[in-house]
Amino acid sequence: MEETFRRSLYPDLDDIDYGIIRALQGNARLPFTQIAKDLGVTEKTIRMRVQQLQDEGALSLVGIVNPVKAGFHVQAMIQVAVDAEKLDDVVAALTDTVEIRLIVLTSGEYQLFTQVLVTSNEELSQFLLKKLHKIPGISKTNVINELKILKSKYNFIR
Amino acid sequence: MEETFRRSLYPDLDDIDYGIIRALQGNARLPFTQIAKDLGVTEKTIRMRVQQLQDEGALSLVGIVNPVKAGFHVQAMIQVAVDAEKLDDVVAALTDTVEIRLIVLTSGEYQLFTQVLVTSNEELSQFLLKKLHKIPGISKTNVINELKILKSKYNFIR
DNA sequence: TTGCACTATGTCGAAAATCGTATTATAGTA
DNA sequence: TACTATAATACGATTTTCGACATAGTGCAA
Repeated sequence: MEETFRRSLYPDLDDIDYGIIRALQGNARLPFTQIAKDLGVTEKTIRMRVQQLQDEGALSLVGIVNPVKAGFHVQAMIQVAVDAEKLDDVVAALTDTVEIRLIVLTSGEYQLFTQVLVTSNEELSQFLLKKLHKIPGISKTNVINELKILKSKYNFIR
Repeated sequence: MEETFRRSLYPDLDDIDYGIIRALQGNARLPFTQIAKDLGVTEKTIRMRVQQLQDEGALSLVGIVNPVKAGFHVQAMIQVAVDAEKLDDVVAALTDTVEIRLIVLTSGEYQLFTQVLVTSNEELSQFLLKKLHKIPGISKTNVINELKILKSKYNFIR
């Protein structure tokens, strides 16, 4: 069975898509009718475009929680060096770990970059000792504490 | 003039707040009427709570763009070591830089952790040579290329 | 070029959600 | 207990969303 693709004719983002992104990146609940008026198309078009953008994974309309306000007082970045043949297993183990909210494959001395959110330094040390260091295949780790976020932009489309 | 504070009686997040966060973190456009029904309160209550949470900086309802789909094919993390007395100036210079979407003060060998988004390796090298390395007060940098995002969770509230 | 198939956009009315005002309830405090 | 300020509710007017259908536009192949 042939899968049907949305936006099969025009796979790239066009001006309307960027208009939608610019409108929604600062306020995910902006009414489609307003965006439509600004861009000179109908609400239906905006509705379909937004659905497509989301289906493609180009746009996510989400609520971002301030970790500190939600009790996650300790945030750290952990670099992980992995034995090459165990990479998939290590990634799988890390992916299943609730404390970890981000895993990136990177260049350099460490193959993996992760970000962890925990409520306290005690919880961080428990995480390191009881979970991270028990995963087979990890040869080295580097913990970088996040002391203060100085700049954070989700709306980077200009 | 005395400033009036929202949520002055109950500054912490309560069950309704967490219910709202859980509902919205995966879909920022979920109707307040639905959340209200689920939590057993009125739509107006949800509306007011969401406004308060946003005003407090506890919750942001935003559109997150996939950088690659928007043409930012190269993403890198750059660690920056800074002369202590120049830290504020360096941070100010980095903050004004459009390529940088995240700056974090960290522990360790490097005081600053940044994330940059550019369209190509050429643009990255131009950024490094023409912008970053021209900022006075930077003693050392470490560029880590992001090869692949393996896990990314914005909805980390359980 | 013309016609075909498919996708995108537009039209529009019903249903749902939002918004603002006024009212009631609740918690903290004197 | 009464007072004050905040929080929640009630509710109708307005706006938005949604879905079914119609129209327009594009790529492709005869």
